Formats: sequence, C-alpha cells, structure tokens
Amino acid sequence: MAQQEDHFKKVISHAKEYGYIFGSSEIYDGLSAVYDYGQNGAELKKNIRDYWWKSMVQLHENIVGLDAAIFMHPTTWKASGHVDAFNDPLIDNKDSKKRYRADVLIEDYAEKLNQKAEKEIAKAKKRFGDAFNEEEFVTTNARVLRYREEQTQVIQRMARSLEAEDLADVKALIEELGIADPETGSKNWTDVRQFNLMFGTKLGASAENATDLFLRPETAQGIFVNFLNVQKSGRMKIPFGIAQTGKAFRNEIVARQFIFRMREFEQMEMQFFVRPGEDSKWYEYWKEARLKWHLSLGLGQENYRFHDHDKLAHYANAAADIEFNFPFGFKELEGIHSRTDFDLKAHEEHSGKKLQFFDPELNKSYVPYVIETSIGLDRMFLAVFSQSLQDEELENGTTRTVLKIPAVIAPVKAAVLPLIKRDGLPEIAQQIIDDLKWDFNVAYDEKDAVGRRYRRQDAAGTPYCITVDHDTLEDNTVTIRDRDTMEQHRVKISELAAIIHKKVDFRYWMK
RNA sequence: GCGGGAGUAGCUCAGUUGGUAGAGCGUCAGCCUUCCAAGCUGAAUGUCGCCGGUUCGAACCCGGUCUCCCGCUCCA
Repeated sequence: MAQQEDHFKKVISHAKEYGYIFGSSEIYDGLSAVYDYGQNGAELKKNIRDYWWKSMVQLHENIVGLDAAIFMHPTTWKASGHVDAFNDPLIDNKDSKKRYRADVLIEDYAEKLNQKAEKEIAKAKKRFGDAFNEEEFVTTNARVLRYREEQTQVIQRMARSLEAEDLADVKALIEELGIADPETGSKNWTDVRQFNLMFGTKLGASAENATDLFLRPETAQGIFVNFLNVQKSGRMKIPFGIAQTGKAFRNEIVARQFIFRMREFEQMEMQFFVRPGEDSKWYEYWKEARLKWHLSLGLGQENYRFHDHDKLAHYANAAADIEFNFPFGFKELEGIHSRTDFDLKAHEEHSGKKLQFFDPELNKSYVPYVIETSIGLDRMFLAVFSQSLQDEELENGTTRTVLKIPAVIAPVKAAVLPLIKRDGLPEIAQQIIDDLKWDFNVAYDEKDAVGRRYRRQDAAGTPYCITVDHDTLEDNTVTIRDRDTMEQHRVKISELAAIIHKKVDFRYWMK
C-alpha cells in the first residue's frame, strides 16, 4: 500500500517534470482538481484520442463521428434525468463524519415500514392458512393500515419538501422520524444541503433576458439529440453507431486522485443503436470489443478486469465497467451500458419529435435501443502513464527510469542525437530531422554525454534514439536504439522512416 | 463539507532554543569529445503558500486564509 502511494507520488511528479501534466493556474496557487496538459501531455492525450477514434470510427463502416456543442437546450437535461438525478440533498452526521443522501435515508426508513407491513401479512398468512384472504386483510388489519399509511405520508411529505426545495423540512422530517446513522446510530445531524452536480451558466449578455444553461455533464446527450440528423443525412441503417469525444463537466463534491476524478474532463463515447431485443447481444459484443482495444496497447492483461453492476442507473438495464489497476487500486476506466430506449424515448416525450427508425426488414418503425461505451480520456491517460513509468534494475547494478509508453501513442517518436557536437555531426542530425518531421514528431538533443541523453529520452518516453557518429560521415549509417530493450542496430539513414513507421503503425497495434 | 497529513529553488529535502536561507539532483554557458545518468569551471533561480499579529528582529511563535495529498459520497 505504501509502495502504491509512493508510486502514485512518483507518477505525479514525473508527469510535471517531463512536461506532461501541470496543476492549473499554478502561479496563483492552483485550482482544486483542475490540471493542464503540457507539451508532452497534449501530444499523448491527442494520440490516445486518435487511437480511439481510428478504432471506433475509421475501422467500423457503420460508426460515424460527431462533435456536438457543450451548451445544449436546458430541456435536454430534464429529458436525460440529470436535473433530478444530479440534484442530491445531502446530510452529514456530526459524530460519525459520514455523509448520506437525505432522501435515501428517508426512503430507507419508509422501506422499513413496508417491511413491517409485509411481516404482518406473512404472519397472518401462516395463521389462517388457505382461508387467508390477503386483499381483505390488507384493507382491514389495523397494523398493516397504520404502517402503510405512515409510509405513504413520509414519502409524500419528502416529495413535497424536495419539490418546494424546503430543505429545513427534510431535516425536520429526519429528526421527527428519529432516523439514526445506519452505521453508528447517532442522531446528531447537520442541516440538509442541496448539491447540484451540473455547472450552471447564463446565455445572454444582460441579466434580465438571460437563459439558464448547464455545461453538459456527459457528451452522450449531444449524440441522442442528433440521432435523426445523422441517421437521415448519413443514410445510416440499424445497427449503427455515433462516436464523439469532448469535454464534460461535473461539480463533484470531492474531485480527487490527480486527473482520475476532475470537475472538467474529457469523454470518448460511442452510442450504438440497435433493434429492440438485440440489445443484450450487442452489449456482450461491445464489452469484448472494448476490452480487446485496451489489451492491444500491451499494458498487461492482468491490469484489467470487468465489474458488472448490480445497482443500475436510471437509464440502464445492464452495465459493466472495465476497471484498470491504477496506482491506487482497481478503478473504473470505461463503462459499457445498455441504455435501452430510455434516452431517445425521453427526448421524444420532451421534444414532441419522433426519434424512430423505419426498419425495412421488419417493415416497421421503432425507437432503437442503445449500447453505450464511455471512456474517460484523462483516466486512459493516467492508466497509460502510470503503468508505463518504471524503475528498471540494470545488469550493472544501476537503475534507470523509463517511461514505456506504447510507441503508437508516444508523444515523441524519435530523438536524433549527434554523438558529439562538431565535425559536422549536428548538421547531419538536423538533416535527418528535417526529413523525418513530415511523418513523425521528432526531437533533437546535443547537450551532455550521449549516454545521459539516452536516459533523458527514456524518462521522457521516446521509443527511439538515433545517433549520428563518425561512421555516418563515411557510409550514411546511424545507430538506432530501442527504448525498452536498450539494444542498438546500425542502419542506413534512408531506412529510418520505414523502421519507425513499422513501430508506430496503427495497423500493427490494432490487430 | 468533515476528519487526518503537508506547503522552503524545476525535483527531493535540510534548516538546531526566533538573528532576515542551504544541499543533492536538474537547468544554463564554457571546457572535454566520449555509445548507456552522476568528469572539470562558472552561472542563474526563492518576497520560505498568502495576509495579519507578537518581537529590535519571524521560514521558525500566535491567529486567519488559500492550496495540495489521504479517507467518507458519486462517477468517466
């Protein structure tokens, strides 16, 4: 555990030192849980995004891209359920320091009343045997009636109070019912406070006619509201998918663990529209397909696992996470959700527009079912970066710090190094760079002994080092060194592009 | 938000009972011309997180505040 924390700290400081991730607004003391991607981080992030986009959009004839706006019509979030689901009344217990959702506490209490009523019914059933008339019993038994009545009243009062945003009454209700901390039994509660997980903002320059807007809490809704646009204009036939990457915003109560949980984050989502009834088939398909994508980067099969959800979100009938072994343990990296027709139906209801597909094979229209794959780009970045950062024991007893980022997504593909900075070697190195830079992101370094430069590139994650030496002057050959094996080969300058290309070719990795 | 820990150079950290900052690494310039970090010479860099108080004098004591890290909730 201590070792894990240690590694996590190294990851964070290494990310800063090598230009991958900086704390936001650092010169002003920073901003909680907001980070900027530096010169190398921006490249890595872009490369991960491209790797995803290519595998989803480019390799699937029936998946197309989309880039929807962050601002959306406010009704979108009513339809999606976020206005309700992302609005939690929370209460803290002062003794146990635990935080609960006030509505859940009350619902649990109401459920207990229900349990009591059920118990009475079960008891009576046992007593009367075959002669038992449940319907009659339920409507006449005093205890059952009392429990049921109280249950209804509690739920109704809570609903009224929440509707009126009367949080003081929600707390009063908790106190009147004598609800205690489920874990410690303490009744020492703070006031109930409302937490809205969506960031609000205003559209319109003057205050009086401004519209309240939200920054999108997920990119998915941009896809759903464009479902028909894309389907019609692209002549898409079911099954088909729409993919999108972009920023989403959640005003998390606590945003922590470096870039794992941020208030501003980037999602890579694909919504796959299928025939009703074929949803579970496609759900399984995408679970496997997405895991395969992760494994293709070679970060180690043992670092991934599925986690199937027991408790489902309001929109889903099946859900699984792909979890990754982060420096702080296995955590969600990607979610695969079977969202049913919940979203499109909700948008039909709120917009009054038909969001259906006419299926010529079935000769009828229907609201498609949806399988969603949703991965956090920043989390993927952290997975790649933390897993790639290694301290390696060498044969001569020393250690080297190496960032084994998969070459296909590495920010810089090769560094070109003159063995010494005279005798015309820098000039040749520069010529090599001028040639390679059209195809690859390459770097130049002439400072310090070449061995030290190798280590510097190892730590920065560059897969190849190309060294120009005195033999180069004679025969136009250079040495090319592999970051992971540290092995060197002597090759012709004219072969360099092909060698690097093979190493970073998407085709090779995605197979 | 609550509890715990912490803020000193780019990084890791030292700074003894208060006398206005140092090390290693890194960076930069030069020397050396070398194929796996740590050769030589020289240099830059900090309002010691911020504000206020006590004091002749605060990195150190006191108060406040901000930020970061860990846990509780939620999720990509």
